[in-house]
Amino acid sequence: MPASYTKHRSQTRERILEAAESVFADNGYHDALVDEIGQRTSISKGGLYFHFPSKEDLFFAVMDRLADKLVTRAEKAALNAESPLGAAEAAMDDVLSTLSSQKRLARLLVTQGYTMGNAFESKRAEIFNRFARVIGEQLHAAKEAGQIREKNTDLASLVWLGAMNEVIVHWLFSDGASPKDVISDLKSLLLASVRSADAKALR
Amino acid sequence: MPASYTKHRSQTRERILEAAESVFADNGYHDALVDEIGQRTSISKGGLYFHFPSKEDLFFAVMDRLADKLVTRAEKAALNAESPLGAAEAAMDDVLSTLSSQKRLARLLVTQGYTMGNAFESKRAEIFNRFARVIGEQLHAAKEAGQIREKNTDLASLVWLGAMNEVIVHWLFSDGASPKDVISDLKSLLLASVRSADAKALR
DNA sequence: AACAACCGACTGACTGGTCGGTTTTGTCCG
DNA sequence: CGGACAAAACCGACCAGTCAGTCGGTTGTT
Repeated sequence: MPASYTKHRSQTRERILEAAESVFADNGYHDALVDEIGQRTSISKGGLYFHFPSKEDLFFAVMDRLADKLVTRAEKAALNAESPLGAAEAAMDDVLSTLSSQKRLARLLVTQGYTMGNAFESKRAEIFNRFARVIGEQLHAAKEAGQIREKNTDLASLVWLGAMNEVIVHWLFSDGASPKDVISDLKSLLLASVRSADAKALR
Repeated sequence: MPASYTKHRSQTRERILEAAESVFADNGYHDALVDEIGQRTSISKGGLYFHFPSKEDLFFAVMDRLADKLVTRAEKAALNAESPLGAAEAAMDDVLSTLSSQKRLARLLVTQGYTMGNAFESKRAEIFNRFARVIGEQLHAAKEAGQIREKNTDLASLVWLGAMNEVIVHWLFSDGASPKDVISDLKSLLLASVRSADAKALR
């Protein structure tokens, strides 16, 4: 196996990954056609399958590459901070700004790759918005009642919902603790995120 | 059109929805076969298509029904609270405990229905865990440094990640504000969720 | 010669949806 | 009451489109 083989080989792999990222971002995994990746690469289907054993493997390779890029960036951003909490803040900041400017990639990374089509996303949004509204109305009332420091109650309800969602997902797929075992910790975290300094007692 | 027709009709619809929920929960949308819903209902495929125009419509009907149940429960739970903030807390509590005891439904509602198979969920978990770790390490260090009140830094990192994720998803699918426009509000929310009372300045 | 890289027509499994036909249910009238 | 009629409800074999993956063959490189 001559050296120049492997050099050219990894170039081609990269070309494929690039095109695949684009196709997956445009269509989501299910509706992305291997043939289209072929077209954009000018590599035939057979050629593609010489480099990657399956569509699924190719997809995972794309996602890993994407995550690598983002994590590396975030870690670098964290290095410049002067305190650990500042570092966490900087990492969050970096990821959010990066994704802000690349909607297609954000979609791919966060959901689209794992889902199937816009109708499904819309339904997901619709249902989650219902939940957000239930929380949001209470938070809004709490603001009126002066129980709350935070003025942006819509954002706060998104944060609460997202936190709950993530706890559940983590429990489902990374054998994290059962939600009911973290409820009390989660409560104190989320209440602290919005509560005004002087409001001590609750209920 | 006799009255008794429509009565029986909605009974059958309900039977189908019940079975469909189960099949979708077991397999996710993509791998759920219409024929299997038929089997569990003892209604033929043709019969199914008499009640629902398509597999997708059936799925959405299942999800709506599920969301209805949960939202109703949560709203009822909120009624018993004595303050708005307490109500928000109660709603969160209720949803989390309910889903805790019904893993299959939690899966269906939160992700499975919209995704395609376990390999994909695992990859999602893997990548999200990487991000959680980046944040988690900083939060842990911040705890050591006394910048933080919260001891459960693993949970806190999940909360941060979930919040970020939800903000992005909302931006993508409900034309919410761009993440970069809410970064500063988001920061103050999340920092407040963990910061110790005496740590004022940052960076 | 030997092997990597690539080609692309083809296959085969899969499965949502259809449709002509059958059974069941309720209604009307003599 | 009963039997004729219509509409609803249901049946299930079949169709038709889709695509990931294959494979025998070709080209290029060392």
